[in-house]
Amino acid sequence: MGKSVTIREIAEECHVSIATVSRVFNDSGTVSAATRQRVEEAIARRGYTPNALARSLISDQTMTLGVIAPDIANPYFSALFTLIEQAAIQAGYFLVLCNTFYISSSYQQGQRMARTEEEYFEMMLRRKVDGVLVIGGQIDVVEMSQSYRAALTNLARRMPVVVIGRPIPDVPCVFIEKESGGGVITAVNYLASLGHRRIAFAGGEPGITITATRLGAYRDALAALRLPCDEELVCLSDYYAKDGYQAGQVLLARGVDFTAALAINDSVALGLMRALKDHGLSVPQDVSIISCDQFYNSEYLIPRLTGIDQHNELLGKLVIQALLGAVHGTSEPALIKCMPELVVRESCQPPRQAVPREGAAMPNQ
Amino acid sequence: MGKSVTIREIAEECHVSIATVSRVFNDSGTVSAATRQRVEEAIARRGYTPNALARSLISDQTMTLGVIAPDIANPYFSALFTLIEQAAIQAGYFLVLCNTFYISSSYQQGQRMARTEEEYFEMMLRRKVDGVLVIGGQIDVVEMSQSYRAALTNLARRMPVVVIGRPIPDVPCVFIEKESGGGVITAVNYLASLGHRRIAFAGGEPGITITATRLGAYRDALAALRLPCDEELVCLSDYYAKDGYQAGQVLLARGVDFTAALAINDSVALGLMRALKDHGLSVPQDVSIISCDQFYNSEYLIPRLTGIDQHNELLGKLVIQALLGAVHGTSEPALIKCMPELVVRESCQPPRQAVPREGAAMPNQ
DNA sequence: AATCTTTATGTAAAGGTTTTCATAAACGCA
DNA sequence: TGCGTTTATGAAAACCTTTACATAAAGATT
Repeated sequence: MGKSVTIREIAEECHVSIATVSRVFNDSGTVSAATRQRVEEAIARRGYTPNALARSLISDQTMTLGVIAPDIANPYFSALFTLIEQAAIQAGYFLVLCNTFYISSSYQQGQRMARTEEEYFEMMLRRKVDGVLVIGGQIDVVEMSQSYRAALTNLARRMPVVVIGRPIPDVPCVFIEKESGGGVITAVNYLASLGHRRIAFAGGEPGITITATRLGAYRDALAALRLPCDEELVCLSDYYAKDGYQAGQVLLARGVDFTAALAINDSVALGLMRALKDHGLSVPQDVSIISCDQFYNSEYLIPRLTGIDQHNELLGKLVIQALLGAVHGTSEPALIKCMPELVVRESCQPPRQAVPREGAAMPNQ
Repeated sequence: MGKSVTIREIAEECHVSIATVSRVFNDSGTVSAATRQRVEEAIARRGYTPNALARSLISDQTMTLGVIAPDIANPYFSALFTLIEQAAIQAGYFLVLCNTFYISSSYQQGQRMARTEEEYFEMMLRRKVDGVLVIGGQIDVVEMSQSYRAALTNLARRMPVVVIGRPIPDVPCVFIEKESGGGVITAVNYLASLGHRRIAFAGGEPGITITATRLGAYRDALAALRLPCDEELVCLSDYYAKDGYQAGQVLLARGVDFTAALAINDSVALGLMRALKDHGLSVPQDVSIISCDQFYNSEYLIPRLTGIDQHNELLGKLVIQALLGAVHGTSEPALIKCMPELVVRESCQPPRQAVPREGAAMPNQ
């Protein structure tokens, strides 16, 4: 496009030096009333607006933060992002959003849709962003690659970095960890207290910490209750509705006689419920469902979905605080944990076997 | 954070000029093998990475595009954004995402959460982004303010701008318009063909073009079919599940005897179905539902939601093409239209009155 | 009237890079 | 040996702004 108006042009037009124009625009230093007016008029007339690149070059800050996330189309991430953006904007920062599509089946299938996190780190460095937020992704891969670890360490040495995910020792970031296990244990105990004995687990990717943690907690809880924990009760895949649907089909095809199931998140729960319905089963009459990570519209689904609230609002606030703190140098590398909570709605009830009355007599359904 | 390594430091360390280092890094010009190796080692050892700000200052391009949208947490926008981001990244561009929260009840309620579009325009100008994409927002306000119009014109004169929304005459942007009316007419005709005569309309904000267009098409279609078009059949509010829920409550409280309803989008449809359920009504046995803008998981809901597909995938591709084209100077201000299509699933069936058989005999439910 | 202060403005450096132009050395060829 | 050509490298300008410092004029103080 056409070259834009520079401070020099305004200066020439007003027969003053560029320093004077700068003083007028930034209201710094002293300028006589007459000169000020002349310059202000020229600025308005020509539509002068300062070049942020030149400013950043001098001030050494870009008022920009990088956010690297697996997939913003995932409602969990988009809700979190919105929260963060609001706070960032209010603090005067802009956000550059980078999707890695790391946690998604398309990535697994080898379709390379975006850049890797390492590549994004390099770009953040070049662009001199004031700080970086990394949400999940490779950090949550159980067998994390050494090159990723090195890249993250390098980044964190050069600029403030906040990570939402599994903490890695000796990497100088602020780590924010979602404590998922506790919520899952609560959920399993709740299902057991309703009388369920065979509880399935659906969705999530093997090899990802979040899934591994939740799956581990599920097994621990079952073991503590002396309930069966067969491998055939577990079906992992990914994090979307289609994956829940597929998991449901697989579990049913296996002929597993579960009366309750944990879904890794709301989307998976949705797909799972759909698969059950297609198989002639009703929730919660035939099968009870709990989502391990509620983030959206759970209370409007039919039936209203019982789930674990990971307190994402709080998480969002912690993230912002940590990130802005790190940028301003007021927060140190640290580990912050968020505690989840079970929200009971309508998608669970005692199993038929344990309860003599018929499904037709059930309330609300 | 600590100052980063500059080209000058590498140059000094290798006893060469900065020009030589630049030549090595960018593989331009001629450099002797010995020097090249020495410099490359120093670059690797010190972890030199060029300052993109300085580069942009010279090259007059930032490889950054601005995206201004109402609310990325809305699945419609996040899906679109993901599409656009993939293409942008592949073309080497980064995206700065700005939420205005313009279309959202929180904005209406006067809570100022973000910047206005005008403010974002100014920021885009200052940051010298290579192009801007504006999705909806004030452009879709029926009574658009003059100051907004002026700001958009100013922006479009200075950099490439693509707008998804209502085209405004004499503003030099590429406008991409979603043709919503046609889909709504198809939907109404479909409901009428099933035998519905009293069809409600739920959700959307009054004063917004998308809502106005769809509402207008709804009224036109009803009029053409000589069906009733009472005001009490219409309940607007906003675009989220809570709004659909509320609209449902209002319609039911009014005692309106509708047998079918159009929801402005999937989220509203979800809330509306929940409200009906809470009132003891089933979809589709008692009320048929169609979403005017399907974007997510419609096929997993219970019942599977019939809706109008606005072909957002195609839209995304058009947007990317237009934006990159505008940035590279290969596309002119223009008007592009997308045609919608009705996708029939399970949420509609003939009304009880028109069909003698009982709800219990209905298939699939 | 001489000196000190304040006010207004300009000059120039700095920020990090790319790129054009200039220079110098090495090389090929008659 | 001398001249033209290629190869390797450096110097300096340009991009746009902010800011420290310098300068000059005007005003205040003795």
